[in-house]
This record gives sequence, C-alpha cells and structure tokens, in this order.
Amino acid sequence: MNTPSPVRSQILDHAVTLIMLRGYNGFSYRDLSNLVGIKTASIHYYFPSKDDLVLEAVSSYSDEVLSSMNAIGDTLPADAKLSKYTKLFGKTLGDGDQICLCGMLAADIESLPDDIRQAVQAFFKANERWLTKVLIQGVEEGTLAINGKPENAARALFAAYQGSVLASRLFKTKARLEDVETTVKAVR
Amino acid sequence: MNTPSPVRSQILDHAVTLIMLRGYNGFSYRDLSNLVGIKTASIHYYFPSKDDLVLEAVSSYSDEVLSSMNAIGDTLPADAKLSKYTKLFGKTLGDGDQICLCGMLAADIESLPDDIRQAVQAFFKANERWLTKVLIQGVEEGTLAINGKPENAARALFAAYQGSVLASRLFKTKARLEDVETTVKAVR
DNA sequence: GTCTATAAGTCGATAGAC
DNA sequence: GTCTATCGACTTATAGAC
Repeated sequence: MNTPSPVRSQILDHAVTLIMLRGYNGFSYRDLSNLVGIKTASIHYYFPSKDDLVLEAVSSYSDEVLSSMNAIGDTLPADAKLSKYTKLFGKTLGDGDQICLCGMLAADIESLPDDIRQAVQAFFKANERWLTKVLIQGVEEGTLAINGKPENAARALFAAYQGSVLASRLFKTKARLEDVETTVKAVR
Repeated sequence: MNTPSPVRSQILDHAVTLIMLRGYNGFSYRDLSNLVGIKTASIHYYFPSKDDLVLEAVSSYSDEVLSSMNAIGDTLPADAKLSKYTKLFGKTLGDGDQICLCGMLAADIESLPDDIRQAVQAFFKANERWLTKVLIQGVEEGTLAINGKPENAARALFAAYQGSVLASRLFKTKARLEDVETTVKAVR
C-alpha cells in the first residue's frame, strides 16, 4: 500500500470541483495549474490526457458518494434513509454553485469517450439500485408510497434528484431537493 | 413584417441543435460554419458575439416548446394533457442524442451571463406553472395524485422530466420518460 | 452580406533539460 | 517530478475588400 502523491490528490480534488462547477468542456489544465500551483506540463505527468483525468475524477467522486450512501446503513427505517439521502444530495451543491459530477458529465456525454460513459452509467445504476431497495422497504413499512414497479419509481426519483440540484443552482436556492423527497412520502 | 433572413434562421436552428447535443462550451462558430456553409466571420454579421447567439437560441427554443405546450389546450382531461406533455419531452431527444436546451444550459450556467440565466429561469418557471395547473386539475378529476402543495409537486415533476431525458440519452433508451408520468398517476 | 486576412488568446499535449 | 520551450490546432472576434 504505497502512499498516493499529495500533488496528484490535489489535482484530482480540484478537477472534481471544477467539473461540478463548469463541466468537461468548461475547465482546462490551466485552471488546475493555477489552483494547484504547478505548470500544466507537470499535470500531464500524473494524467497524460484530459480523459484520463476525468475518468479518475468520476471514480474518485463515485467512490466517495457511494460510500456515504452505503454508510447510511441497513438498520434505519426507509423514510429516515431517504432523508439522509436527500441531505447527501444537498451537500453536492457546495456553496450553491455545483451539481452532481455524474449529472454534469451526463450532460456532456456526447463529448466523452465510451469508458467515461460507462463509469457515469455505473454511478446512475448504483443510486437507482439503492433507491429501489429503500422504496421497497418504505412501502412495506407504510412510510413511502409509489406507483408501479419499485425499479421504475426509483429511476424517476433519481432523475428528480438530478434535475432538482440543477434547478436549485439555477435559481440559487436550496429548497428544491425537499420537494423531491415529499413526492414519495406516504400520507398518514 | 419583414421576412427574416433564411441564413440567419439556419444558423439559429443549427445552434439550437448543437447546444442540445454538446452544450455551450461544446460547440463553436466553426461547427456552425461547416453546417451552414458560410465562413465564421459571416456568422458574426448576424450574431456579433456567441452570447448573443445563445440568448436568441434560448428564445427560439423556448417559443417553440412553450407554444407546443400551450397548444395542448384547456379542454382535455388532466391525465391526457400530461401524456401529451411527456411526448413533447420525448421529442426533444431527437435521434436519442439531444436533451432539453434549457436543461443543458442550466448545467452550463456558471459559464453564462446573467441575461441567459434569466431566460433559462423563465423557461423553467413557465413549465412549472403549466404543470401546477395540470396537477390541480388532475387531483380534482381524481386521475392524478400528489403529496403536498401542487407548486412543489410540479417543481419535483419538472425536475424529474429534466433528469429523465438526461438518463434516457446516457443509457440510449427512450423508456425512462414514462416512469416519470407514472409517478403522479392516481391508482384506481 | 460574404469574403480574406489576421489578430490575440487558449487548448491539450510533447520533448528534453534539470 | 517539475520545469521551459514549443508545437499545431482551435477559439472568438475584428478590419477591410468586394
């Protein structure tokens, strides 16, 4: 287990932030150069091509978000799990100017190679799979209510979260994510 | 009523398509030059700056979509209106490689001037307002079911549509939009 | 209106010195 | 590992001839 280069980590972290801010075509090695404090040529030492960098950014972001998601744990009631998930999505907003990295790259997908598309798809699928299980649990417990199959409801729900962070940033308000959660809450 | 320049219209139409495909930072005057068959310098005659072009692209797209939306008419039952709205959103996908122009620009919003942000906001608001009325009507008629205020449900619903076209393109399938419609259908 | 020519800058990427 | 230097291509935009 060799210690990862701190410079490499800095580049990757700033790349993640920049993608969430401006997207694939909206940031450059020069931006990273200014943020990290090394020349653009040095960045190529760690990440030969921009696509290499972006692919690793997806992995890094995905690992972090999915582990937070899985850290919510199995023991909680479904509605409590969903509340934590909503908060998790709220964190991606940062200072209010960022959206989900994979949502952003989904918008940029026609400019990206296939391996990145697959990595973004994997992130979507993992979220949808997790939400499916929560919805099933919530229906059993009587705290959540859906129409149709849980798989389909989970897809629509995840899409709503993605669209909601987009709208939250557009209107510079944080409130919109809760509207999504309300959608699947059972009336008592 | 002076006839608008056909060349100008061509530029604008291709700009709309390119934005829906690759976003603000993903297309250039050169792309338009190749598509329309005139030099990039000539495009500047019609649209002095790229932001001028994009702002007009939003207006053009918005006018077309909103008029189609309003053409659905007042006399239909709410669930029928919503089905037509879903189909309308399905059309934006085109050959399967495009998303809503305003959803795309919402992703690119941190690269854009304020007047474009306001135009994109206006498109979001118009859709949310229309969906709010449909949801109210559907609840009255007993064909649609929502939680909480219609305004909030409409925001979540529109976000779900936006996220759904994103996911539809990402996974190269058209089926995901119907999952969203199912979300608000009343069980009978 | 459309062109040529050009400006002034950015882009990702590579070679090679240190 | 990080640098300087450089490449070739691309970007938006303007000036001025036709």
